[in-house]
Amino acid sequence: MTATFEPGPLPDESAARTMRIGEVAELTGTTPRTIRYYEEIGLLSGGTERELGKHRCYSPGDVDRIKEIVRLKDLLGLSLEQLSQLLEAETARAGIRREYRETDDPDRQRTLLNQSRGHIDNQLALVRGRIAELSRLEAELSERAALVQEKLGALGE
Amino acid sequence: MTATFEPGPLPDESAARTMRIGEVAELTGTTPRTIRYYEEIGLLSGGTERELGKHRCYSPGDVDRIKEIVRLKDLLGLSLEQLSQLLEAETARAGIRREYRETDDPDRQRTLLNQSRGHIDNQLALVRGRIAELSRLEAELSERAALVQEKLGALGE
DNA sequence: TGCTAAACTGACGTTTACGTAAGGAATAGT
DNA sequence: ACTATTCCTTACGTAAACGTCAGTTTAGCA
Repeated sequence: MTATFEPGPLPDESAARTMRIGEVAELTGTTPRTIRYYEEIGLLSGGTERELGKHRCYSPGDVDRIKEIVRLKDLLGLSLEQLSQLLEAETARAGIRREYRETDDPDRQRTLLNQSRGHIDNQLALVRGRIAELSRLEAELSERAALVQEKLGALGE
Repeated sequence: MTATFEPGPLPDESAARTMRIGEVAELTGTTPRTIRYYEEIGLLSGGTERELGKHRCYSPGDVDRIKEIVRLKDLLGLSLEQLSQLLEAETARAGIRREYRETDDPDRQRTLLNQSRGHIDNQLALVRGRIAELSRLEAELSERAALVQEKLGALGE
């Protein structure tokens, strides 16, 4: 199972070693069922087009995407529907990157990059908002801890 | 908001105006059903002892507790079971506070205060851990944003 | 005391996010 | 070509966290 990167003619990141669902599940800490489910509800593109009944195959990029999904889900506690909203962003990214590489039109490139930035900014806003809320909570807890500590000091003299 | 340790019999805070479930639900942004459910699974004490069939009644402190539950649930994305673990802490606090006010034994007081601090520290650890994870995520997103921005700069110039 | 709004207790329904089992193909190794 | 995995689809099952009746009962008030 050597993951030898063949020195292909293209320095293309998409020289994707192709994996099957079981491997992807392990790499992402999920299960095949979960991955199929995510595809079912439109969170995953279903990989490349695939004739019904044939095995799904995934790229390392897909693995990253799934990892990101799990991470955002866990950290932000979003529902998968909210996530697919937010990741309409990421969903577009694969396509955007491909098109970005394949176009020479600077205007088009600019447009694509701006989209990308917008998506990232969305995520950033969410994450920062959450951090802010948690920081407020932390401050309150700290204060309470300090109060208790103070009383302990007064007691213990 | 937090009914802090007030050793003295202050008139207002201990004058626990008693509310019924509907009012509490509105104040906490929940529903009566939710409150009953929380009681059902042991997250809420069920208020004071109550003869079956009679109306539940709540104190402002109960309102605070429910608010805290909702907040922790939303911010940390914990299950109610995990919450009741964590809030075994808070659950104890009411009793602890009462006993704290009613005892004169400094040793006992110290013990109670230490318990309180332990509970708060538990919550703090959780919150801080979550903040750390989110901060890592924020850093990664920022970096990505910067990369895109850089490319935009190279293009636009 | 009588009335009405709000609460009470079951008990079944619902959504989300998968788990699990069944029966049949596809793919890799020999 | 044969075989053992791994995967496929379909479909029903499940746990958590409530929502939603339905049929009573309680509590505040006129």
